[in-house]
Amino acid sequence: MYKMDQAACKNWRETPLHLRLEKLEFLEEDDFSKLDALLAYREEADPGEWVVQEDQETDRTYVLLNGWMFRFKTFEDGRRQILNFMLPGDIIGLHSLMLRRADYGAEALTPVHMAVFPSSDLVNSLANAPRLLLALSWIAGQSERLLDEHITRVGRRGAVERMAHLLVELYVRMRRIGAELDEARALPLTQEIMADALGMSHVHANRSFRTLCRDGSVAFVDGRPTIIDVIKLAQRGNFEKTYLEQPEVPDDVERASKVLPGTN
Amino acid sequence: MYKMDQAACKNWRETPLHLRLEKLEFLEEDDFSKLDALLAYREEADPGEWVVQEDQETDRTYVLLNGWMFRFKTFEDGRRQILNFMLPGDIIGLHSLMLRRADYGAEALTPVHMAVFPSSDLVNSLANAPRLLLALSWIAGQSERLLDEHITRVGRRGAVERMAHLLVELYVRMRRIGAELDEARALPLTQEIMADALGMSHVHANRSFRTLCRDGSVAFVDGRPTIIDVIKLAQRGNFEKTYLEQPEVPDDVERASKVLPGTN
DNA sequence: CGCAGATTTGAGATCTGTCAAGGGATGTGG
DNA sequence: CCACATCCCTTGACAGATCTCAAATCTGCG
Repeated sequence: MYKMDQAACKNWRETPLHLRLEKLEFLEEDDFSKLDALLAYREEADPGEWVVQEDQETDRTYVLLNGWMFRFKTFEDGRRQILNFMLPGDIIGLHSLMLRRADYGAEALTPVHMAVFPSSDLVNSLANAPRLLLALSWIAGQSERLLDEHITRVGRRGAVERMAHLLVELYVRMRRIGAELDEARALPLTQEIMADALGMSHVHANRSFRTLCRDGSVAFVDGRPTIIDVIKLAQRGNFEKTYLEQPEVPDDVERASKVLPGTN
Repeated sequence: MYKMDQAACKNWRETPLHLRLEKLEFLEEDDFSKLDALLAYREEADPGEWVVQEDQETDRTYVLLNGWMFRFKTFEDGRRQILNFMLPGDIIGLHSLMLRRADYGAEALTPVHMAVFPSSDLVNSLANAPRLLLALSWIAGQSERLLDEHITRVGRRGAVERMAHLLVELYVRMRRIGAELDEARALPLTQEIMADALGMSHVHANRSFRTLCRDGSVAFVDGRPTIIDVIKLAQRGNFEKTYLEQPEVPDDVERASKVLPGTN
């Protein structure tokens, strides 16, 4: 799903973001055409490339079409904390809409394709597409939940549990956007990346990962951390099924949204 | 500032949220009157009272007018992680707009006054007040930055540094919403609350706090953790000045916002 | 006074970080 | 093809940080 070639997603409505938004029944044809206008311009980046510089002033919003990225913060002394992973269909810098400085960096983890537009464009589209903005706030709400969970993971889970929990989350998110089993199981992560995400040293990340390997829930395949037994991994990580279930849109919101004015 | 009595803030535009939004120059009289309509209904809660139940289905949005609250997650085995602290002017459940279930709880830390409205009301108001929605997304962006910082704090800072950093953040946020020095210095926290926020045991929270006491940067006054020397505390916490500076609204967004349609 | 909740301290067990070294895969240039 | 560099994974040993358990102290309150 997220592997579609560039040509395919450049030409029509096949981006993961589209697929995600199609679940919102109140969106109309008109909203999608406005979205298309926003997503017209595309950029690419290679692994390790910085898309957003830390502390850089920016007014750009990115929609990840293909590949993985992550947001992070670094300290002067070299410490780094990864804030979250961005998968196809995720949006970076929605809030940069109103905040001039990005106090985080964003880096490509794999080769990526992105749609890019200046935040002020969003403001303009927004004027006559309130339903679209609602849809974007839905996306934003989902990623804020992920931040909540990440705080809990880093703050209150032991090292092995923490790693298991993260891997399951990534697996579930990949599956949710339509990735095949094999794609969702083989994660494009190094142990150092996992360590920086989980707030531990890379040495300890290795020990934790090896523990999971001995349990038979994960393994290294072709140089990638790979999930072998999701059930076992989820148990090891105390992963709650309810978390990350496809969020539904409440009926009243659905109803209220349908009467929002369109273009005309 | 956040100590205003209920009568005062019930009758006119003196809530911390109003004061915060007044900094957005593109908002017009009309937007504020729509906001007033949303904020008409008020509720109160006592310390320890749960305002949002974990995993409860909810369609309500809260605007904190007065006092402190926090959001949290708990585990079956009793572990608890505090996700963030809400100060006057903060909004709880903006994203519950589109997500039915709250996967966190929210609890009053002091006696609180809140404005409450059903999320669907927001959708309705939003239809003809795009500027107001922009303003709310500005608020949402700010609190998302706080989550980022909290992840970094919990993931990559040592115990003493972590505590110092949190205390300075709370102090700065209080000052930013207009609290007097004495109000901002005396924090309504117990050591157990700090421990749960910082992802450490309450025993270790005590040891870390005592260390800060010996440094002369904090003390216990009238049963409250109290900041004695902010400068020293900020140094101990590697607190960066740039972080939490009053975010400005980019010029182009400001310009684009001004031409958004008003009521009629 | 006596209770409940919060802080404080000590001691030992456990977890995690740091330092150091080695191995394996991949890619490049000679 | 080899030598070499680089990047990542792996392991051991030890130091340091943090947790748990347990008990003592303090404080506000009825």
